[in-house]
Amino acid sequence: MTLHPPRDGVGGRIAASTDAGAPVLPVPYLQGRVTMQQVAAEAGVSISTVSKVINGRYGVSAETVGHVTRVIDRLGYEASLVARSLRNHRTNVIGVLVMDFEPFSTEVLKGVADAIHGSGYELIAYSAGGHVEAHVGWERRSLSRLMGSLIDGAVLVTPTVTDVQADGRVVAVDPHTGPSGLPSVAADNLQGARLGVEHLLALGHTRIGMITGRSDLLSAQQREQGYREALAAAGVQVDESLVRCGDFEAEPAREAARDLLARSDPPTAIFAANDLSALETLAVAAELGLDVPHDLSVVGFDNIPESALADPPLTTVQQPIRRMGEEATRMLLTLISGDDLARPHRTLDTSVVVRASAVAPRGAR
Amino acid sequence: MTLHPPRDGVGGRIAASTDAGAPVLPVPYLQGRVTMQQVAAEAGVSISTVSKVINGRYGVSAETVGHVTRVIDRLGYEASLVARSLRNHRTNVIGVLVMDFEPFSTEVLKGVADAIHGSGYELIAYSAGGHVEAHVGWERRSLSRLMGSLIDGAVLVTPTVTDVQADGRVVAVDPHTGPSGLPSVAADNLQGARLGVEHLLALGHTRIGMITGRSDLLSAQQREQGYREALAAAGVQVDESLVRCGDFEAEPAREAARDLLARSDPPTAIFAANDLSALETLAVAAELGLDVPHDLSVVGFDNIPESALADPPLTTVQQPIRRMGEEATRMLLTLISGDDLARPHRTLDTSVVVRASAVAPRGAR
DNA sequence: ATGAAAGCGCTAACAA
DNA sequence: TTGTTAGCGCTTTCAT
Repeated sequence: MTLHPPRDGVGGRIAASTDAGAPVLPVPYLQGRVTMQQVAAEAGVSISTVSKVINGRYGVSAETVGHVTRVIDRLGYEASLVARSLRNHRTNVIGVLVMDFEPFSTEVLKGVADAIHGSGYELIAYSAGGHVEAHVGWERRSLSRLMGSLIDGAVLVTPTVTDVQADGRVVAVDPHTGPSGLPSVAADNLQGARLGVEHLLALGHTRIGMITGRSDLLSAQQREQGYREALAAAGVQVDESLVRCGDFEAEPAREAARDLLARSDPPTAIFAANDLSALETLAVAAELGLDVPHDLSVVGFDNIPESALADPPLTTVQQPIRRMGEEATRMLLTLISGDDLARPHRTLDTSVVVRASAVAPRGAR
Repeated sequence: MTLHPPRDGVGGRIAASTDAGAPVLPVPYLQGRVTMQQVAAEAGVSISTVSKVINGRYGVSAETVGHVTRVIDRLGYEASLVARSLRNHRTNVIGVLVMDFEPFSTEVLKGVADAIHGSGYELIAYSAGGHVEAHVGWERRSLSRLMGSLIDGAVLVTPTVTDVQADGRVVAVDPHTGPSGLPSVAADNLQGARLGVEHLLALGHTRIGMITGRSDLLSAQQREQGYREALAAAGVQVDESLVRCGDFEAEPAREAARDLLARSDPPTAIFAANDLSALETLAVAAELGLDVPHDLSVVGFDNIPESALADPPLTTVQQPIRRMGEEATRMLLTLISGDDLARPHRTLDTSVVVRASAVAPRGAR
């Protein structure tokens, strides 16, 4: 492995005068790493002249511009983003900082990309690698590493910490601890949960259990509250023994489901705080010989792709993830342009995606 | 909202000798952009000492290490990725270069993320913005901008140009013009298309139309060839009027679909060169009042997440996109470690995912 | 119209 | 053990 392949006489050929008798050989492509230095040498001008040409600054003769431009094209030169960002404060690059590239964050990423089209910005998505050590505080760490040099602003996806204060050019999507200092975009978890439970109520269910999420996360709290509010609004008393914590994770969710379904008087429907829990509930029901949806109705939350593939396909509450990315980006661009945000905290509507896992309870008309 | 929880007088306590009467105030947090310079000043040592501490170099007293470390923590300092990469040639960051963040590339991204977990690398995904001007040659441009400084190696997603020669630390995923100079990973498009069409033939269809992809791309050519081969193998004559170009894009695909379905003798099934075209076909069919799958069967290619959510869920040929990203990353890591690739061009198998958009044609037994 | 030189934040010789 | 210094590739005064 050669670190730097022989740059065969590029330096030699510039000799002539301008580029008179120069390029006979294909092109001194080199190892994909042409610097401004090399362009300058090849063109027989100074580095600063090349820089001026590239940035369209005044004070360069048309002739020189043409010549340098040709050399640039021939060499396939492109300014190093890194070197440039070290000098300039403006980079025209937006960053999307994620803990890891999984379904939720990549969906947000698509929304960001949508919103950025035509804005002239480039997009960089960064993940510290998803390794354990980086877990806590990844958002602050990533921000420190990139902000102010590589990127002009950042969209933070599902940050746990929102008290970072990075110059005001940061927007959080679905912050885990709820809107605080940072401008943020989130789905309306409260409304979503109400919608999900109302769907069940409308179907005729009254004994509706819930598998809740991680109690330290705002989204989980709101989803539980939505459940309670929907029941209350329908005049149904919440049976606390029907509320079990699933922590947004597979194993705890399975146990919660088992708890609920092994009772002598199981609920006729279960509302799960996320699709993952709902999917586990489906599995537990199957193990118990229960027929979903006829013996048990299940409604989830999130609408992850897997939900559509479940057996039966899961009825769930959909978050407009992609639109959340778009909206956050719009807010970010506003911030970057120096304007203030009219509404620093946006909440987007959710909706129920009706599939096959919830129907009227046995015996209902 | 506290910016940075008061770490009770740490600054005060170091005072003793080094930075005597200095920080009494909370902390000179500034605007989220702490530099090594500031850490050095705050700690009362030189910049290089701070650098040594951060990089664990020898020649710093345990006491100084402790002190500097504490200051770093207090200020929340994190080395700028940019400044560091300008100096070092090694950055421990892998780049995924894409034309745009759409379903295919984000799926590859997930695979890359999977493969990178635990490798100690960080991941940056970069898109020049998907704007038109950047269209041609985006891969070379992106490579020039990032390679050699920001990233140690790159995974190029669906590049059109593959004659880039960037030091050999580049792997292409699904190169549009087929395997050439660059190591590459691709799905077996020919086999996949045959599988998809054979599925339709097995269902009893014989009037099978096709919406083809961008004719300049190898994948599109192969998918069309697979379609033709499958029909030929089944003894079905290809009706050229049933083959329409959809360019792998929404609008052209819609038109192709309309063309095909508005005929007096429409095909009973359509094989689309990618899911996007298939999804558009579904939409057009719906507009035309056609019942998919009963009036028309549709089979796509790619199996992007959206396909499962379509109405009806799309039967499609699955490319192991995520695994392609994983494989490419494995190859890239091998290259970066200085080893040679045993097989520089990998082809991964495809398979048919049977969902609901294709059934036997009307009148078939 | 052009070039020399300083410096962005950092690391790595080299001095002290 | 510590600090000084020279760049990495680029942009930008400020001479020339």
